[in-house]
Amino acid sequence: MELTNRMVYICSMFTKSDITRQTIIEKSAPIFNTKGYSATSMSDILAATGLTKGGVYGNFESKDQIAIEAFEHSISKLQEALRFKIKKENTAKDKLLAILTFYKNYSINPLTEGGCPLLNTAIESDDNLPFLKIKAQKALNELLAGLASIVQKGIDSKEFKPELDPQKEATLIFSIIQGGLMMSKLSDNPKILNNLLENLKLTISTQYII
Amino acid sequence: MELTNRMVYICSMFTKSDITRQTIIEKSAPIFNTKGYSATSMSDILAATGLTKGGVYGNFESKDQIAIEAFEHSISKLQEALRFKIKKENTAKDKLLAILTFYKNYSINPLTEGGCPLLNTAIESDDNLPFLKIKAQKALNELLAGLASIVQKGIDSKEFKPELDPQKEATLIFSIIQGGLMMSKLSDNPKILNNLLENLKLTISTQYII
DNA sequence: CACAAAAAAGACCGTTCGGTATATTAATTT
DNA sequence: AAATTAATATACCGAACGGTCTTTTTTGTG
Repeated sequence: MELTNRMVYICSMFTKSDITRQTIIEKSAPIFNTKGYSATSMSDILAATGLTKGGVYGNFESKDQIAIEAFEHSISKLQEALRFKIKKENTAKDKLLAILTFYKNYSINPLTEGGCPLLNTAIESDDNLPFLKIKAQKALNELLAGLASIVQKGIDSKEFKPELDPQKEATLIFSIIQGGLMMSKLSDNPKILNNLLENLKLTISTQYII
Repeated sequence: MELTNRMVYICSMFTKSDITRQTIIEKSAPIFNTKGYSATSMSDILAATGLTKGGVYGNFESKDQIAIEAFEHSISKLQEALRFKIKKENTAKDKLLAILTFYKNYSINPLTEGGCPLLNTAIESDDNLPFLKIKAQKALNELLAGLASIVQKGIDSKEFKPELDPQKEATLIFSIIQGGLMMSKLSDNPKILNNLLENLKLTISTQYII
């Protein structure tokens, strides 16, 4: 019996359409993240995927839907990379330091071309693109919750001072990372962010620990 | 002798064209700051100013040029407002606290509609709009230098600890403000930024002071 | 191999884009 | 008041926009 493409798709639980969809998402994600939603045109996506309008609109109902799924793809990559780094460490302190190390040189070497998808999408969407804003809100909440849970874990394990407010520290750490990222990217100077990260590491090592 | 419009313009050192130019800048600045450069169309500007293409293109060579001057207008407003707050205080500590107070509720009550023009423009321009990026770079350098000079002043006057690194503290303060602004704006929750500002005030009052 | 279904290609749609060229109006000078 | 200049209005341009529709190709099935 001959081996058809369909069999391969079924074997891998993906149809051809699923694979095309995924290609569109993966190829368009860095474009949206670099140029932004408004400046990214369907023709950019056609060029990046090598598809024509039929191929794209056969799998997505609109540019908006592609942008949503491209953002979710970029964010998922970020979250998974962070989880991977966190999982490898045992103490709360080491987990936090691993997160900060993850962001080292992020302005010149981001996970997705164009920088931090949350930062980019938050700024572009907050006034005018509600369908993207709600996705960015969700991502922010999850990232902050992840940070806070590590701090809480450190408190619970008597590693960190009990008077620390996990949510407060999470927002502090994240604001410094995001603000530093913006400044480093704008200045073409990774040191701005890197110095902030080093400061943060020092703060954690000296202020958080009991 | 009759009083002509020209006389009024000359008396005030402005030609009619100068006034139209200024109107275009002032009306378009909040649009660019809210929607972004790419999502702002010339027809948006025509609608906001009540002019037609002749009136606009007779005074500006391109949309880019309007965007540049609109950004510079928004930034100048910000810088002047900050200078005004700073000037009223005498000590370095009070100057820093005044800056932080200035940003209180900024996410819901910004000086220019749409939020912080530096943050917005930095994120949109850094990969694709070099003509705006260089303006944002300049603004960032000036704002950081202003913050650093206050810290330096505090050191020089024996108000702050001499081991403080002014540039480092300036980037730290600014990253927290900008990162906090992003989070508050995205979450529609001014408290995120406000809490960060309060933390910063406490840090300055307890860690900076000799 | 024939047929059916899925997927992609490509022509086409109305609208809007930034920008230009010319006509018209308003203001100033002589 | 006539002539000149400055300023704005308006019609128009080609290109690009997001999206639709029909045709063609690819793929899977009996």
